Amino acid sequence: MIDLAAFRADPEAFRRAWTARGLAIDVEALLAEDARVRALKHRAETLKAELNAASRAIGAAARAGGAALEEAKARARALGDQQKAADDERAAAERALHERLLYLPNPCLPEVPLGKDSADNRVVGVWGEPPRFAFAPRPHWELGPQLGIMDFERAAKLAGSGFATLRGLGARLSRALINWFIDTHVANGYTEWSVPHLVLPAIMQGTGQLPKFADQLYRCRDDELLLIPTAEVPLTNLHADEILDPALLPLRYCAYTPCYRREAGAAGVGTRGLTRVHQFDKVEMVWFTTPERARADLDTMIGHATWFLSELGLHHRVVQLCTGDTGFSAACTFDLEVWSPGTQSWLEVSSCSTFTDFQARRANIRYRGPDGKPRFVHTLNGSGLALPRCLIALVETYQQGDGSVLIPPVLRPYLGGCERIAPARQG
RNA sequence: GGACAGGUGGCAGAGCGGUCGAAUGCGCUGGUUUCGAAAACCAGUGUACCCUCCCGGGUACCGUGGGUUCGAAUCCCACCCUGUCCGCCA
Repeated sequence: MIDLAAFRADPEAFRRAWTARGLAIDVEALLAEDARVRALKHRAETLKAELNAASRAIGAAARAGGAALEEAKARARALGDQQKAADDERAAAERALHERLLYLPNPCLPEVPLGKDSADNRVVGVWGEPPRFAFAPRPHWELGPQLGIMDFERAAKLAGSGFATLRGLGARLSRALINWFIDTHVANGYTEWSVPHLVLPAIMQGTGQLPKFADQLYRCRDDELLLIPTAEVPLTNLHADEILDPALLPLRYCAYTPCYRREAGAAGVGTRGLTRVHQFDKVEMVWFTTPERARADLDTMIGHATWFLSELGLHHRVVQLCTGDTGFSAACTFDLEVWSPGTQSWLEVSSCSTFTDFQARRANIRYRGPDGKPRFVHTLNGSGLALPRCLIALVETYQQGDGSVLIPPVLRPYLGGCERIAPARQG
């Protein structure tokens, strides 16, 4: 949620920011609506003050015992009707404005490159080189089933299209990565959480998934609960409606959760195998920090995420998203992309963003500033990392001519020393 | 799921329908005292929005939402949450 006072002070800055995102927001109408709400509020509150005074007078008169008591009550009643009407009008206008604000995206930071879509994103760093093969590298959706570590057909039997199963060393490899990620985060000072995978609508609103992106969420038919699309949602909202002790900042949290996404409208595009599925595992990092250090903290977080890819020896790059490609709640986003030799393309395995105070306003997450007054925190989050695409890159990068796949040395301790995945007898 | 009990300020804990944003205690902050500390004493100590040049003023918030009333922390209804017991269950 944007800061209405800031908007009022410099509406043109917001207009520019929204234009950069490719949105034409009627700034004048918004200003007018804001002014109207405040006028209605003032009127309702003034009437309420009069009514309160009248009521107090009646209380005093009743104790004193006066003849004019009934007349005073009648006057108060009339005033009350008037006040009630004014207050209803005020409430309706406030609700409408608030609802409208929920649909306005976060302005991007000035450093974010202007652009329309992903074609305008800026590559800011590349690590390594694409692996070379003495044979034609195959995609994971061929390698996986052949090695007996992925099974897409049976997943479709269970849940329809867009799901995957991992089998044997595939499942174990995924679990090894999760453990390695979390162990590393904890060593880096993150606190690990285990959180609900089902949350209330208000929680989804706090991080910005609702109300605008309801069609991307799985919902329960008989309960007011939604499946999380990322651990960002429960982790960030852990501190909703709280005032944090500044001595604790920055708070660094991480969690492993499955992520559930309907992917409405994404059918057909890069959806083979594990590339884009309705349910996938992810380890997520979430920071609560101060406005002053948020941007620097984002770089630190990106460093934490890229470190894994380097350790795994996977060719990867860092991309700064342009204004048109930056997500609704984010102010600045860097994607980490890993190279898929099997498809000769980049796969996003992490997205690290600062949300400035946008989520903090929605979720009401504050801390005590130097003056002792509550201020909104800045929230950051990033994948660290998303599992399926790491598996894709690992399998495709380390595939051998004989169809086996080598395990990078860093992961071997998490796999009981296993160095290689060879085709296994399947049942 | 059923039966009880309860949800009040950072915590504990009062609160006859009117002067309650709310007693009291603790905690916290500042001060006095002290060589210093403790103790004691004094003062202060919620959040949000609105009006105002300042001083200051107004409104709202006692789980949430409705209702009754001139007036609700106090009465009524619904819901949510917590605790205890029962049932069911990994």
